[in-house]
Amino acid sequence: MTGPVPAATVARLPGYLRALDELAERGVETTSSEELATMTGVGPAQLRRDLSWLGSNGVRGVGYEVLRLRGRVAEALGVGADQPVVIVGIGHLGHALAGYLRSEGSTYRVAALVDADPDVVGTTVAGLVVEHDRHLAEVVRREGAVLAVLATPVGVAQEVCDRLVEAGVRGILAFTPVALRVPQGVTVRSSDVASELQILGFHTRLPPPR
Amino acid sequence: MTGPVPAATVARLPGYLRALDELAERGVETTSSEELATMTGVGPAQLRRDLSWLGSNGVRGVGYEVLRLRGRVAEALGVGADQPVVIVGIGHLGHALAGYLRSEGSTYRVAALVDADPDVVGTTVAGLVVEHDRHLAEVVRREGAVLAVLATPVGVAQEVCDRLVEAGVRGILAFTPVALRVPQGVTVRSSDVASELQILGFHTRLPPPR
DNA sequence: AGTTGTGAATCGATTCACAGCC
DNA sequence: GGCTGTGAATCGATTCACAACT
Repeated sequence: MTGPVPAATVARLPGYLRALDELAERGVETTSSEELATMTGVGPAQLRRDLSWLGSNGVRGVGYEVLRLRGRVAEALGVGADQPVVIVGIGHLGHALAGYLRSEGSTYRVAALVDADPDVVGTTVAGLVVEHDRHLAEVVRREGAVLAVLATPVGVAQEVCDRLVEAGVRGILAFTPVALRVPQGVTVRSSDVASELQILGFHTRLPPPR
Repeated sequence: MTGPVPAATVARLPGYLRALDELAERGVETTSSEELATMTGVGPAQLRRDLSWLGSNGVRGVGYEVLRLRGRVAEALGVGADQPVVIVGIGHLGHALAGYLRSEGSTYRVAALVDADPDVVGTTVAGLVVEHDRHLAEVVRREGAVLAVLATPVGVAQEVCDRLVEAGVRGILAFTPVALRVPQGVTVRSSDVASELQILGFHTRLPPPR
């Protein structure tokens, strides 16, 4: 039932949203837990349990109405609400992310790009002029940024993180291998390529156990 | 005890490895579950339970010897074993990842870069000449690539994934929002910026519940 | 005295299986 | 007849708390 949605469920919602978008695009009006489950690679029971946290969205004996369900999932994720994003650290990675998040189809509004390197500040990246790190707090407040993408070198990550939080950011996506400390009420997700490869490396250490 | 290491534990090992590297660099010879736990943001009990899956690595009443423990964790993750990586899709993101994984300090050997765009094929990126997608299988076999990074457009991700697996890749890190289907024995981890922002968006939908 | 390693307890997430509804 | 929503059962992961050991 509707209530505190489990973290594991939240992590799967974006996958459901994408599957629903694809169905909508194909003009499909009604779907089933079976179909959605195979599209997203989870079990049908899990899918039904996940959706039930968002309330009752289907019709017994019939299935789910694609557009209605899409709306519920999007609403839960805050997709459509305006949540401006600031990207800090415009190296190769920050550059790539800026381009990706400003390409057509992206539902996020990248409000500003920030970097500390004087050679980068003032250049135009993905249609935005890079601003100086010195003005970070000011930029966050000016744009009302709620989310931030952190793509700085590891050494300054915690410090930048602190300033983002201080300026009012409530969610941070960090591309660093270090655990960032944040106060209650702020959410951090970290994703680091090297760490991910190490996790894969664990499974590929040995020849297939078949 | 030593045995089938839980997936949740494996996902934390890279963090422990990094913390141990930092201690080693600072010349610290001995540490405790308390210290490692605060460095990595987990609880001391969890840290001890995690490490116990790799065997008995500490000394009661004393703590853990940094270098010895580092060795055990690195070994478990296959760090140090030569696991060549192929990067497929040399757009902005693939370019950034190639640079990152070939920078000093990286323990991974990027063996080849592959793309389908004739304007990109033949160019030099991060010191490597980009090869044509047509030769993907050949490149994987030639280099003995065990791991692959998938940074192609969504539309071709599953197809490229199939060919990577067919050619012998055993672990795939995919930067796409779709669930990739792979046979038993192959591991996939997916990380997509838009999905991550949506997950953060869930938590920031509402004003702080303080 | 101090810290690990681990049984036992707890908490959370997944799966089963079916009652409830169209 | 068919598919959802959900109690009950299962499985897995975290935390507690202490015995084992230096």
